[in-house]
Amino acid sequence: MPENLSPVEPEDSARKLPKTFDPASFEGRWYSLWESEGRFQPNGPDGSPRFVMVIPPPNVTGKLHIGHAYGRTVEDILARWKRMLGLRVLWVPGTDHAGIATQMVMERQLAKQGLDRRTMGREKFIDRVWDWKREAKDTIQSQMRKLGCSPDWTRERFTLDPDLSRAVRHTFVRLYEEGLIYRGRYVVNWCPRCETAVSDLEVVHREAEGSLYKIRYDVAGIPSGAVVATTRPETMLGDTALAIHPDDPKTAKLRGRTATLPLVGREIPIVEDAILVDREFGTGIVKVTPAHDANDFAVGQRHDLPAIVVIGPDGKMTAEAGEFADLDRFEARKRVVARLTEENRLVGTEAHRMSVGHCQRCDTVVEPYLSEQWFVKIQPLADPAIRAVEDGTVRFVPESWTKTYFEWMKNIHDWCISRQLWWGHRIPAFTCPNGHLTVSETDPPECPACGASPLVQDPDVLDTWFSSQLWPFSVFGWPEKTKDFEQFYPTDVLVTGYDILFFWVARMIMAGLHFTGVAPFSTVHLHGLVRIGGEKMSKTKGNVIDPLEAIAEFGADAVRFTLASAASSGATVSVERGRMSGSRNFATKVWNLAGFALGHIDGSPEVGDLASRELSVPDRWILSRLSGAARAVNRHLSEFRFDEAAGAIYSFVWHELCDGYVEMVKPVLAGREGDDAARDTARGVLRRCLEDSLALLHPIMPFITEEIWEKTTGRRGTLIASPFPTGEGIPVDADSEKTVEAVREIVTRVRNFRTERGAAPNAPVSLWIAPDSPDRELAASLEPVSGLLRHLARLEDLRFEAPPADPAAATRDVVAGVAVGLRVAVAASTEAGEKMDRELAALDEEIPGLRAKLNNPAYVEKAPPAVVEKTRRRLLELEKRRSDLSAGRR
RNA sequence: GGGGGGUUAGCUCAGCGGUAGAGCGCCUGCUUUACAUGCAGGUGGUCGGGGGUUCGAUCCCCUCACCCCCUACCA
Repeated sequence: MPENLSPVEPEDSARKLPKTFDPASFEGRWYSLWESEGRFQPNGPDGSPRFVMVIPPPNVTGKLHIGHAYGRTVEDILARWKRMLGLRVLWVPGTDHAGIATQMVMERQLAKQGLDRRTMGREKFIDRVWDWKREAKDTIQSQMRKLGCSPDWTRERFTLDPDLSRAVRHTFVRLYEEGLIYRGRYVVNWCPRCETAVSDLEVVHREAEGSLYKIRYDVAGIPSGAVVATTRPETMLGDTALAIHPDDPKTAKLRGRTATLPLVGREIPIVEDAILVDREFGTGIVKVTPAHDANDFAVGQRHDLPAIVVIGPDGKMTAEAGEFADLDRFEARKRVVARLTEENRLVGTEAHRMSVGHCQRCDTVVEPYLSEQWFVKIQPLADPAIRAVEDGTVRFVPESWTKTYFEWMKNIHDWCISRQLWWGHRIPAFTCPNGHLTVSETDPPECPACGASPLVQDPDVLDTWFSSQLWPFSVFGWPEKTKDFEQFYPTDVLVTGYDILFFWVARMIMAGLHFTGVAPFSTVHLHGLVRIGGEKMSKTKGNVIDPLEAIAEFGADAVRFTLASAASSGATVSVERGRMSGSRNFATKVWNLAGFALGHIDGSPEVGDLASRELSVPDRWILSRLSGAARAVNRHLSEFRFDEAAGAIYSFVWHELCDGYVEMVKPVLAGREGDDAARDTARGVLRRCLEDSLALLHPIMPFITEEIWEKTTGRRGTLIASPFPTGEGIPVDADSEKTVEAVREIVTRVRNFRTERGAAPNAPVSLWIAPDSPDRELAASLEPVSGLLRHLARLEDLRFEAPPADPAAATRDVVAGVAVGLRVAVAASTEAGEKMDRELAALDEEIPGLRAKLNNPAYVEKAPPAVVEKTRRRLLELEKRRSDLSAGRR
């Protein structure tokens, strides 16, 4: 007998589910088992259909927050789902060295111990960071394990691993040789606290109230001089020109003259520049500081102006700043303004709001700074990446990000990739004593140009994102032609937050296309950012949710379910504690359902193929609903709608299986109703529903489902590798669905009826179902399920005949197209009377509207017939209800 | 300056051309033998304001208001 058909052993006490649901008691056990059995590694033969993802490698700066947990949960749901669908799944885990971020964290740590990296030296410092990195990596790994993530840990990677570093050097050299990497002196974004250059993307702009200072410069021969406007008066010390618009009559008299720089006394030319100068702004005269403003730098290039650096890399004024030397730049601003005032050169000051750039990492105001840096010429890389999205090679989900992507890609600027940091990939550029520059994959022993040695390597490191952009292929050992690269590249889906669309996703597309010739993935799922109760998480607000704490309190499955339910297509993912407990309750519900089901199905005979058995209406109904749920879950997962998928399985399990089917078949299972065959069938259906529900739920709630699976199937740890229900092969039965829905509505009506009458929940009620109902067929279909109605509604009497006409004998109503009569041995209370009056009033409002609608020829002609028919029926029901109600109210 | 998103029940959010939904909260019942982390029922919404298109709009178009995000070299 094949294993999967063997009857369940009744005497096995391990099949009993503990009374209380305690996730902590089994989560770790299952994880270890899965991992030790290699469940996370790609299964199946080489070349079989596969599904590959790489993790967005978290920074080794600390531990994961709930936002990471969200993204990883989404990935794990996909991985587990695809695995159960029979694909050869590989999910590659790993971490990112995160140059600037990690170095900053490390420096802070050292500062607490009174240490400084400069006094330590580069090597020692880096050793310390490696220690830190190992710790952080372990923390991250253990967090992901707790969460139940199923990446292939045997393939874990780190961006500074030797082979990934080789990929970095390889690509740097290749781009350099292709002329796509160049070195030069330009004005870049500089963080004076981190003392490094940063890219445009690493600058966060914020609006701030500033001042616009108007300063008068003397101009020989022009008594009124030249008044310039600036928000940064301290930079005037580095002015090497004034600029005017060539076509501006207002400033024409300044043409060809020179001005005297106040406080400094330097004579500077007045140049004409149509690009820089906006005639409408300020005075139409602009001070030009080539060393401290990117625009001014360009003017300097155009007009061959010198660049004088007056603010140093540490944010303090340089010796060039004369009397202001060594002052902090903001202090210098005040002092310059004070001195200008003294010298009567400050013509005016006005409030001016402006956008100020801050360092993404440390929030220090970024300084435009002239320095030698390495850049990637980006346009040649961007063009193919734009095309790949245009032609659908790469698809964004949600699709709306496509436009954002194009917007940025089409206005992209060269990328400054050098960082004056220690933690990262050192730039593979070497200079010989004679000044020859060599860029090389391996450290050259001597200068290839002149043979001189020793060569000195560029002290700078690369922007972290330079290595991250290679991640989807460097993790597979590229540029070596490894087996993994052949088998698993390109990947299928990339899941990440939209906040790194430009930082990472766009650059991966560019790099992937350029270096490997193919896009690194076909689908990018950009998800929203987690917010707690509508607010951004922040430690100061104290609304941070620690994933581990949440797991300890609610269980990993509940946390995962909450995150999946919170997913939406929007830009924010709102997570609340209330949701967590709701999910925990759901897990408990599943647990208790399983406990109940086990009590009935355990030891029951194998029922075999359900299709061959005589199924009751409830059986057919729940199987049909199961089929619908399975289809819905698959559809939603394929559309990355994890909220919808979670909702579909939730409402099926709770509201249909538990509240519906289980309640319907209790008498059958207990042997109070039906024969043994019916009972066995119900057991089989219950088993099928439970097991399929576990499977459907497994990608979202892996632990509890595996735990219960073992008890119901007797197979240990196999749910993870079991087929995912697709709904195919389970009969869909619209008639049974309709009948049961009607039963449920009528049952609700009976319960309401008791409440209306102020009767006890078990007060005897008589129910009439009129054969002559608006939906006669449906009414007739209720007769075979009369037992169901009696049981669920706790009826004293049920007749399939027209209810008595006398309102005192029965209250009449139409429910789901079925005309019913109700009677309870309790007189209508005043409360009930009031309620009826309210309903009557509501009917009086709705009925005329429906009549008007149907009397409108345009409506009847143009609306779809089904809609019109629905309206007609509705009107009929309401009118009937109204007449019965008013009869009841005398 | 450009671009995008949002405004739906007390809260957090789904829905998006045919009579408004979920979870949580709140109210009322309930020892209905899986589950009080439960069961049953209920309360609660001029779907931001104003126009338009349509037989019909929360959903499409225009406009206004208020939020949010991204992007940008305007001194």
